[in-house]
Amino acid sequence: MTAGNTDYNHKETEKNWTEKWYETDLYKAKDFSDKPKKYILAELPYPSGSYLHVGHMMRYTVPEIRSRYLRMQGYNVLFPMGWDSFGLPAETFAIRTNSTPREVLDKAIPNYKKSMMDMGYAIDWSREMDTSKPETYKWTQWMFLKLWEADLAEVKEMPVWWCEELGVLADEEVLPGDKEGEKVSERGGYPVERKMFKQWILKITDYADKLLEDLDKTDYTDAVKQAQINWIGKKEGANITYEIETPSKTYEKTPTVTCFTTRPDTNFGATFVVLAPKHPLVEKVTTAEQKSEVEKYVKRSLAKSELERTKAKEKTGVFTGSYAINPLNDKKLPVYVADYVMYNYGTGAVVGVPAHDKRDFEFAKAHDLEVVRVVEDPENPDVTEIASLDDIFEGEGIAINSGFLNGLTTKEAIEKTIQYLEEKGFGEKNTTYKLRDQIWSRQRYWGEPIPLIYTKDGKIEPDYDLPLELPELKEEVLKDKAGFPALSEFEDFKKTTDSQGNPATRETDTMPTWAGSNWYYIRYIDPKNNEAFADFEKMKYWLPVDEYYGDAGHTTAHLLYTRFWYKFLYDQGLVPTEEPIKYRMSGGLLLGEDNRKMSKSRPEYVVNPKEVVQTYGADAVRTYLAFIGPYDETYPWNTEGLKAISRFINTVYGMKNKVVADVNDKEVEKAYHQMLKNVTSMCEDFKMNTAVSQLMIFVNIIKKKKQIDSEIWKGFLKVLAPFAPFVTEELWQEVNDAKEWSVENSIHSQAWPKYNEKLAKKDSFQIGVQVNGKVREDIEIDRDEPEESVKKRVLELENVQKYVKGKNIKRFIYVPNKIVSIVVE
RNA sequence: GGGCGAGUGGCGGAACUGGUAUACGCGUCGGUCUCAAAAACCGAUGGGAGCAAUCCUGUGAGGGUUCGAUUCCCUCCUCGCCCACCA
Repeated sequence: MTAGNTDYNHKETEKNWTEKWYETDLYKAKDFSDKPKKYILAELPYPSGSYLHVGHMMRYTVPEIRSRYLRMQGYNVLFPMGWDSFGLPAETFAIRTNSTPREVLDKAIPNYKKSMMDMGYAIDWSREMDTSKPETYKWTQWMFLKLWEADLAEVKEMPVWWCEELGVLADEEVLPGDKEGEKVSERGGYPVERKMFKQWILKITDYADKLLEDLDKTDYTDAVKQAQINWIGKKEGANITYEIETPSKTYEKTPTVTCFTTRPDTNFGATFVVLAPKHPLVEKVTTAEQKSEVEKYVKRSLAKSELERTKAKEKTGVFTGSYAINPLNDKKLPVYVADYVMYNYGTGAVVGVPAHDKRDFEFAKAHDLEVVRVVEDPENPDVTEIASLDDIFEGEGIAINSGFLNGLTTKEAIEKTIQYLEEKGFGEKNTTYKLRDQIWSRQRYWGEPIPLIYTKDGKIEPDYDLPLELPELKEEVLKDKAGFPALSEFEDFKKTTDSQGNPATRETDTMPTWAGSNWYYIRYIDPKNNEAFADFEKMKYWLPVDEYYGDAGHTTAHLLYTRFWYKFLYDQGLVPTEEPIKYRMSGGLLLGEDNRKMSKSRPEYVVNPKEVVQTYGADAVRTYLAFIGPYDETYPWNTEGLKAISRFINTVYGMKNKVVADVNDKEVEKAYHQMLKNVTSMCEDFKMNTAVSQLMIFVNIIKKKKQIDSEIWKGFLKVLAPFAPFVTEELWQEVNDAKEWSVENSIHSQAWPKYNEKLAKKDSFQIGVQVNGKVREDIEIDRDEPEESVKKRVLELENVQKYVKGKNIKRFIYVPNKIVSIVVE
């Protein structure tokens, strides 16, 4: 062993190993290995800017450490990475820099890849995948056509935020403007208005029940499952149909309104009906006298965003002049239009039962409507008057004032009402879901073109000549535009011929940003396949994903859509398993040093990832991110903490000169096996923060020693390797005196060391001695020391004597290796 | 309003199925080195009383179960995330 320099030069070392590792495909995941597989997936980033964001680093580092741990445990591990590159940000950035989205990405992606390599991420780069490349989106388009053929994609008229410059925007992309009631786009600040628009939607609602039931087939945590259940929001109840009477109007056929309710048993207490402003009946049932007021109201409420409607405190609404007839008791219920009722949920019409629903009560109070109590609260049977919101009873009780339902429990009454309604043809049992169909089109350039063709006679045909590529951007189309032109402005693209050779037009909508992210993880399995989105046998080997790590905000919607898309493919026989992802873990947030979200408005608190990697080294940054706290929690960045880890790495490096063969040190040997045991179980449980602390405890012991046994040193390096891959590779090569590096002799190809259970166990314990519940003394005991021996020694202790002397010992409790507890009178 | 989760030193956080609360790290204080400072290294460090042994007190608040509660039960408060006039 040569006594080398003990000052660690991370820059040189990291550069050297980065080149060697990635040139030799050290982290390649082999298809069809004999080893058991693990597919560890981290959400793919949207590549923007010049370097991986520090938040991404926090999101990726810990799962990556786990993937390294599993590889050393003998698994064939797939840890891939790709680019979620379609979408508005690339367009906006391109406009700002006077280039095209592709050009922007061709600069950003290599930067991102380079930064991930700087971090030493054990990524199989041969599987790199980019959602905006034609060879990838060919299959996104192909899958869309399959959905369309299965009637799961359809066109609907929908209100959307429309911006002349940017096209259709999502709710969260729209901000209030400077003027009252004005709306502007989040990017660019262009004016935005509400407009009805033809949109493609995916009918995820057809899969609602399956998505619910099959949660049992996953290992998601209860929190994740609950989030999915809530998002789907399945509710059972009844649809009740009311005939509408409009004074001064005659119809050929009496109009009816259908309302969904989860509590049909309360219908004797109905005193009004409310239509959503967008409900088609509004126009039909409004009387001449009410017309102008209703129209004004509808117009005003359509201009509001969901958010504004939600925030509204008062229950506004306008009477239409018509009445609905309650089939249960022939009562006339005035029909209102009000924006607290949403068109998208249920039937878009609500029957108001103000005595048993807080919102209905507020509406009734605001509009001076009758309140009739029809359920008795078993806990407060005396409350009959309903004076305030606090008197509203929404629970289950006994039916009163309800004709043939009187005396029944809520459950019985619900059943009897439905039975009655169905017999008489007034309504039927029904189930609704909160889950909404997914809007699947954007009127923008930078997305997957929807490969459908409109024939001359109005039919829709699929275009299987895929990929259907985006037309090239030319100077002419770009001129005088604040944003990129929508596809509809590319005349050459639009014009095509149908299957009969007749002139036809193409659909010019593109798919939303999340199209590719619905299935990207399948593509990693076989990214270069041009015959299929992935080879079935390979999918059978790798799927499902074992562990999926990502943003907490994606735990519900993204995961649900991913499952939906996959379940559809499964029903088509195209993928091998029912569920795509076994387990999901979402990461917390990394805050700035000031304990607030990192924001461009406070640049002094935004961590510059490139700088910290260069200053302190990737090993230090990695280990720091693992040490800082549990993966799913939020915590602030702390540069002092990073410096400490950097010192730790240096300390480790400096110890190499003390390494010699055959050192007999029982203390170190024991500490090593204990450390190994603890780190192993902590890596299993994904507790990388405490694993690092175990490594520190061990280093604190060996750094005091004059000599370190080379075998223990090697074992320690292997355990540290997933956290700090660079320095451990350097030290590993040196301790093994390797002449030349190879994939086989890399520390990252080594097996995880095994601990000796006997040595990992403690021989003795410091345990507390309690007298009447208070710790009075410590005593050192042997492992599993018998009670008699412990008792004898304990009672001799001076400080125990003090409290026990002259008193009657009622109980003597001894929990081996844990505690002694004495109870005296 | 609903769902989920969390409240532990000055700070990030440990604590297995109830068993010595505060591991590990930061910060702070003291020391070594230095003309000095920084860096590095060594030591101390929940709060209060005491020269000390030691005692009191302490895991958001209050109560309960227990020999023993950060952990289990009840009531309340605060914060975070997701969803939300969802009938």
